[in-house]
Amino acid sequence: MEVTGLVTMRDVAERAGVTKQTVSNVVTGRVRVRPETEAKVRAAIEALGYTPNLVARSLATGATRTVGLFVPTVASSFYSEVVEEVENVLEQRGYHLLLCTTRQDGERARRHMAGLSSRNVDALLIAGDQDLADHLPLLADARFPIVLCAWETDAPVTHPVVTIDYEQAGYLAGRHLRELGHERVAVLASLPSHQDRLDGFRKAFARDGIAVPDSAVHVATDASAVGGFDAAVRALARMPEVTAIFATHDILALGALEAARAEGRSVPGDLSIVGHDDVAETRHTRPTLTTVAIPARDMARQAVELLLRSVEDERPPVNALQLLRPTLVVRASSGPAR
Amino acid sequence: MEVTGLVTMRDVAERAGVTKQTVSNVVTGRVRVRPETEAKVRAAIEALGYTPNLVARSLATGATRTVGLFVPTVASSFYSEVVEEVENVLEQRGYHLLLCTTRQDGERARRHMAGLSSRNVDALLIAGDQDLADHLPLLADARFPIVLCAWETDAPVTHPVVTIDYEQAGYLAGRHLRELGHERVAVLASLPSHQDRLDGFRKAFARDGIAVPDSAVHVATDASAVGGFDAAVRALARMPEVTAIFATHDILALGALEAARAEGRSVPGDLSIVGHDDVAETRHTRPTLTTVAIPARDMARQAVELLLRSVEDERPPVNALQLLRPTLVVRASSGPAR
DNA sequence: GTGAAAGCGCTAACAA
DNA sequence: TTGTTAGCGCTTTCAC
Repeated sequence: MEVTGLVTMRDVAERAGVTKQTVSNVVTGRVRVRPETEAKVRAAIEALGYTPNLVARSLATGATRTVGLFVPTVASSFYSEVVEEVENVLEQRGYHLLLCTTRQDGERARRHMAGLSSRNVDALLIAGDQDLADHLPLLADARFPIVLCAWETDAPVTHPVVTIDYEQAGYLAGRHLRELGHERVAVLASLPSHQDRLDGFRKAFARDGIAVPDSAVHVATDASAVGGFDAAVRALARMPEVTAIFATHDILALGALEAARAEGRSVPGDLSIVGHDDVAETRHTRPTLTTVAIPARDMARQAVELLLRSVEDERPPVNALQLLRPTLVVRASSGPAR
Repeated sequence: MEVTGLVTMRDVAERAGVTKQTVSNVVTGRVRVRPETEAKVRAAIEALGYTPNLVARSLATGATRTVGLFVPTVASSFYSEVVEEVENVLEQRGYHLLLCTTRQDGERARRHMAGLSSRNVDALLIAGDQDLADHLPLLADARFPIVLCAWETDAPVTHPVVTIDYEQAGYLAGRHLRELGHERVAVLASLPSHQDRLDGFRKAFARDGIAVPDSAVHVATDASAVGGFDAAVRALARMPEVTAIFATHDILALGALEAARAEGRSVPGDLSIVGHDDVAETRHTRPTLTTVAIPARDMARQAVELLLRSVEDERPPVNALQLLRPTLVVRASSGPAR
């Protein structure tokens, strides 16, 4: 049992007294080999510690068994779940993951894209529309299948998209508050990215003939707890009679919770607060946060599997829009309207 | 400007009326080429939309410009920062990132390791000792440089290690509590992984002749807020006179905060709580959490740069242990002992 | 079932 | 400076 390394198929062939080709047949298992020949070859492989060189194989076959994944960031519970789930599926099916984070930098995204196609990835999964939307045309005639996921705004029709029904998410939040009897509500939103969530929320109120006017929608200048705090303070100042707040992201809701405390409003007694995303923090706030959970892992799994099916069938993926359904998680921050 | 794809160096050479080699010289820029020849070649490249095939280049050169990264998970603020920082440096230096999450699964880690060496990565960075420690001997004679980081227990001497001075982290927490006059303290710990943090904590007390007995150390059965809650309840029951708690991880501290509330102890009035890691949640708790911040990004950057230097100099990395210094972040959960 | 030859697209060494 | 030859390690095609 020698050290791994420079041992090549040729070495194995010589030692086993056969041809490179026969070794290849044994290794890939694509062609039937006589048992005794196979035994000899396997013995030689074992003895020399042979490992196939995947780079050479890729050059010969044109396939790299590598999938590229674009995400805006990995430091968010949503995208980190996406990455993990993608990697789960890939690992299980024998593929490797080439990770590219785009970091709100379109130029960086473009560079990465060029790199990936030179590197002959077998497939590409693009999660998140933030940074890559503009560069999508570059991929118009890529030689490998591409699937988009976690696409929130204007899903392009050029590629299959597996994403969340964000409008439904907003609708669930709105319906929940309506069922609790809330009429005067405010929304803290990151716009334009969360427009669909807002639309869905409004739809739930519109069904009962209640409008959520633009004056009740407060844009968070900053997608952080501070941004949520500021927006909530503005909202409460503008409409003191508000009984509920929907934040289009949990982080904003965290800020809203702080704002309620600062303004001396009890939650949910005076004010109900509903978030979106179900990030880990929602379980540690006081009170715990009612929110809309989005099936990030399911979405990721659907997307990779679509992609790999396409790779293995050697035909483009079915070009469809697939919307995963979010669910409402009722915790302690929402209650009946006063 | 034709579509990207099957255009090869040969095509460019023919169109430019030169040899493949000349095209190669232009593309790589390693050899001087006469300006007018270069212009012709560049024109042909542009016209045909040629992109070099990196797989072929790798086979010829033996280098893939790809670095493998092992992390236990990506869904933690610590490791997601590591991943992002590693990717930052790699992107900037023209390398790609092959990400492997080990997920507490030694067998999975082993499979990944085999895959990576077949794939001829140029270097390997292993972050986190949880799953891979046992398999390290497999890498004893890898053909590429390896650096370990975020290694908490028993850093092996076989490879360079860039990690955090965890003992110092515990020491900082302990010294802080001592300076506030605390004498009777409890520790909530994930053991054995956080042994160093505990040792450092004890050292700070030992300096003043105060022992932190084993009976004051409560192992969290579960590395979660619930685990921290349970451990804190046990700690307070066992030693009601305790005035401070050190949790070896912020998540445990979150649970301790809940426990204090449940037991009717005010923080920091009756009880000071200090965490470790400075995760995002610490800024949203009530009160905000005093904790020890870990320079995850600095650590990651040091580690990759060490690795890439080794790749580029074509010699093994300097085998040293590098300990990054944590810092204390004083917030609202710690105060003078009663 | 196994062997021989050719080629994947590129770079490295040398020659011109 | 540029062209020629060889070869990276593997798979594919086609004889045998």
